[in-house]
Amino acid sequence: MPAQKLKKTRANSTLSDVAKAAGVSASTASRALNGLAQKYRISETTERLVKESAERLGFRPSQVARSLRLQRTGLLGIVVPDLANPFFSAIAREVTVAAELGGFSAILADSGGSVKKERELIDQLQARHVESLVVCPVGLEFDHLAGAMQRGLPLVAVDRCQANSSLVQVTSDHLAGAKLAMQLLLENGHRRIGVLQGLPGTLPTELRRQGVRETLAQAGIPFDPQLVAGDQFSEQAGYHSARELLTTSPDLTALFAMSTPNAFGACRAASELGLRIPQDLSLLCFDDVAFVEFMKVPLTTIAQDVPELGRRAAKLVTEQMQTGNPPRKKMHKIPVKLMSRASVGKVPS
Amino acid sequence: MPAQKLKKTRANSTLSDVAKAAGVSASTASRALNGLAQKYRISETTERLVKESAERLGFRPSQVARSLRLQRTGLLGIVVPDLANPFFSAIAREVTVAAELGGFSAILADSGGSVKKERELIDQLQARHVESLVVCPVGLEFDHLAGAMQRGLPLVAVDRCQANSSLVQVTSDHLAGAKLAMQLLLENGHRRIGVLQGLPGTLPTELRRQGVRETLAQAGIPFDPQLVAGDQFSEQAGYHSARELLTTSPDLTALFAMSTPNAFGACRAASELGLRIPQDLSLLCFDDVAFVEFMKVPLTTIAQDVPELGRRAAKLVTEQMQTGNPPRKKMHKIPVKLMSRASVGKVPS
DNA sequence: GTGAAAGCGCTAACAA
DNA sequence: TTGTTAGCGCTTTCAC
Repeated sequence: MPAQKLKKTRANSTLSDVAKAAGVSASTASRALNGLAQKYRISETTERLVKESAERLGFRPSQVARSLRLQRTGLLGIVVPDLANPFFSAIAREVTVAAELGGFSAILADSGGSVKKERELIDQLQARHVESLVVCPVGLEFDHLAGAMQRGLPLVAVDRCQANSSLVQVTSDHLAGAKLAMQLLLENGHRRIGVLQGLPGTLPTELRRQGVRETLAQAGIPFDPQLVAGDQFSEQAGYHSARELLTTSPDLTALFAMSTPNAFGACRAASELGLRIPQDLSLLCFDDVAFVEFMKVPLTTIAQDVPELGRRAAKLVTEQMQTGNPPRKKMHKIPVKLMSRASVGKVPS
Repeated sequence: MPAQKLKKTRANSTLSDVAKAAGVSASTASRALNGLAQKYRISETTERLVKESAERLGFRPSQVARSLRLQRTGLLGIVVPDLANPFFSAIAREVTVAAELGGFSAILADSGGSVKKERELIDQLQARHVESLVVCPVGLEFDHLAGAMQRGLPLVAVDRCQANSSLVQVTSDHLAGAKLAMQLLLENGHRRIGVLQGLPGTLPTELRRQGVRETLAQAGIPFDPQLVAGDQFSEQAGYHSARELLTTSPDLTALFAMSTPNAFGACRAASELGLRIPQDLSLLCFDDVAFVEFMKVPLTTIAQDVPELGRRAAKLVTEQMQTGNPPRKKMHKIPVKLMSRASVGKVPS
């Protein structure tokens, strides 16, 4: 611990200070302050005396000592890849609020998108004896999560899940979302559709791609892997992949972006290439943010219910803590919704 | 603590388990594991033996016990009014990352904009013996912050500060920002300028209003309090105040919004009233978000350096922990920047 | 080179 | 109705 050398926390007054001030033993003081006066038939005088002394000394029971004694920390851990990303901060918020409601405090950690950091953080959190863990994994490795779970730690993974896993997971219905998106494009007559994808190897990306393929297959349209580009959820990546697709395949009439930033990048590329949306190019993206309504061309999106992802995760860890067992149902899919706006139009005939 | 009744944390293997497995005493095991083998001249054999045993048992030293013994928790607290707000989550992120870098873990708490909740949370965090505290106060009361500081807790307040306070504070240069905004509008010939303000009584709002008044005064333009409306930083509030101002004072040619959501609300109101931006109405707002570039009319903004607010706060608490003293300089102003885009135009002549 | 013992602040069995 | 005692898991004197 690099924090080693620093100055120690100023000592507060302790329970025994209070006891001394009130002229009673530590146990009596403890009982009086914890509302056990009834149960132990402590005299009203004593109780009041103790409480007054505590008040006067500004006594705050040390949660550290309490945790050690009770073997319960009242701590819940959250790990996200990037707290500055509204998607993750919304999840973090819901979990934090739920935790506070349940009398827990939330330790929040930012893995910065690195699996290595994620491992370290999860280790640290276990050392701190968090009583449960909500993690939005970077999404490429899961053994450390499984490990923590096997040690008996209630854990739920959110968003970037793992297929066929014993982990408790909650994520949006990416498959259905991608199908919804593609169906809308097909209904509007589009046949050559480009896909701007996110981080490959993560379940959201893979499932969405599967949705694309299945919808095309059902419509009897061959899937052209040439029309898929990109490897990140960022604006930059969206821009470059869009430019690439639009120049190598000028017959494209629509673009399906896997994230809002990807779509913004696509907008930029389109405007540089002199393509108007939706007249020359339809655009549709996964994820919905408040701002898209105010865009030049309001974006049609597949909206995830982000707060619900967080709430469900919180509910699942809470239940595990209460029952002591992981839920029977492992994979929790949260429905998505098509938000139809102006960026998708009929294919130019 | 409502969390009382739940199941206790599964016990991990402890130091004495490791010691037993290695056939040494707890003290030796502790020293070997903490890299004090040199200092205590522990034999290499013993050291390796201990480390192997620890490894084999999956030993993770209990931070709880450690904290109690060392009187140091390695915990830092962060309190924000709304983690779902990108402004605060960006700050939280910077502080969290800085904390992790310094070997600390961050406990994050969401006050939901309630002073009462804020008080409770700060109490809880002190009971948990956080070693320092970064808080984005709701902004209307500060005594509990001053109190925590006087107990010797390194504390810095971010954003919603208090004038003439002994608190260590970091906030944007709201006054300069508002002046920048007003100057731009004046340069473009605007004389009747409406102001959509945020939560009254908070320093950001008050300072920005002051900036408005001073700039007008300097230009010899009378300040008309009728042209100020609003009481929140939300889209709703912006919409209603904008409608109100634009209908009661149809001679307005520009609107200065104190937040991005306020500005979005104003956009909605303007479009409903058939006012085009910037031809009929110029619009300018405080705060810059990535999205404004993609708006129908890209917004001219006063950009706060939000990450820097967080980083500076983190630096200030860290220094306080190291030196044990609050910094001499109390108020830290972070510069703002004018981002000129399309939403401000010449006044129609 | 290593161990025994004390103690961080609290709670809970047991005793009175 | 209250006090004594032990112990949560760890570090650190002090002793050998």
